[in-house]
Amino acid sequence: MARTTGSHSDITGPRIRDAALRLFARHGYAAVSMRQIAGEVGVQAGALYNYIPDKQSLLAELMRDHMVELLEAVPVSAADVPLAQLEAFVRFHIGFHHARPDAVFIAYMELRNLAPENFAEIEDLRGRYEAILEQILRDGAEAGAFDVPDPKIATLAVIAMLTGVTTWFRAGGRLSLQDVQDQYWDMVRKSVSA
Amino acid sequence: MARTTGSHSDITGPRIRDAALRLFARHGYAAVSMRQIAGEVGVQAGALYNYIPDKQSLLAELMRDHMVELLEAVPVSAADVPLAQLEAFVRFHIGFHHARPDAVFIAYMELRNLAPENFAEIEDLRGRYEAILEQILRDGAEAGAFDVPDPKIATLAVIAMLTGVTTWFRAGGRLSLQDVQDQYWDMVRKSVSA
DNA sequence: GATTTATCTGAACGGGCGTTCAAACCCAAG
DNA sequence: CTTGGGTTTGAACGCCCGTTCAGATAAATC
Repeated sequence: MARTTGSHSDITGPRIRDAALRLFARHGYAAVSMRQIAGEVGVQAGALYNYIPDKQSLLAELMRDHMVELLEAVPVSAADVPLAQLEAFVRFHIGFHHARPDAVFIAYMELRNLAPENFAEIEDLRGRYEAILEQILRDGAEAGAFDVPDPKIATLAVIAMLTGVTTWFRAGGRLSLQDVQDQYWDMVRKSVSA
Repeated sequence: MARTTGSHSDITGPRIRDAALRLFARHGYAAVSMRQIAGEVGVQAGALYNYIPDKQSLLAELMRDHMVELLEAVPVSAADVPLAQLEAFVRFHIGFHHARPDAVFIAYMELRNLAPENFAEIEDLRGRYEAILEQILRDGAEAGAFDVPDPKIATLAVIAMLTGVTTWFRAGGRLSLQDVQDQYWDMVRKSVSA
């Protein structure tokens, strides 16, 4: 068995995913060709197929990895009161998404380019993430800490608001990430308060 | 001069825009071919070029029309107090966007597929719309009616939250448009309140 | 009924697409 | 130094792309 240690595969594989992530985010899945991705990696198009079955699977893998990472990183501390849980969620969401603008962009924009079975899988993962916030709001509402007539709507409203940050916020500008987190937390806190 | 009254052009033209709007929203600009659009209209691809210079101009026109319509319809009543202006804006935004899900989808997702000069134009229109909300928030903050440390951020937060409605709300479901407007207005009002 | 002209067809253009695959390459192992 | 297999090339496949345009079509005017 030759070429196990000095193999390029553990280098080329990640580089393909990196290039695809950046290009898909910048130009959109449908507008990016396999030859463009290969060009970024410094390889011919045919070589990509040693690492991925096809273009569709590449997109699905990028989105799945992002969603799984998101679900593994989201803080769930049932010990805290709902208000503290909500604050942690808000600050986490902004911070996590800010660190991965390309993946966020793809995860929200390329859903329509997923084959049905991949779409269902990604939607399931997204649903699980939203369920975490919804549970926090529901707990807080039952405890009387929040005034939220419909936790499902409030969940979607809060997530839409928070995710919007990635469309305009860039580090090094007028505001720090901390500033943004502070102000969004303030707005969210008030919007669900009794 | 023949073929002026019975001409097809006043029928085919709008049908091309309708078909393109629907297809671009459903599959994305890059994934839709001119032949698909022509097929929906019931015409050959070449005939499209009697009505549009090229595919890019078609996209730009759809987005421009939507933004212009939005700017013409947004209520600006300087006579009202900021709180009433804000309520009118929130209800208008949800209602207007709900009535045009395809146009909204395109206006937010296809910016990256615009040629630079078209992009600049659309961004300018969007900026004018955001400026209207920002002014309301600024006025309210100065008058002491709102507690909004940074009106620019608050503007983006509110618009992101409101626009999110179009991604999930469909008439005939559990909630009426009125219900949604009521709950969103409640959240927005609280989020900017002192 | 002849004319005019807006509208549309249908074929063609050059080019890029996703994907496949035999052959070449290169390097660790023996 | 030979071998074997992981990795890459480069050409090819059939197909679809946006756009153009000469010619056919059809309806309003004279």
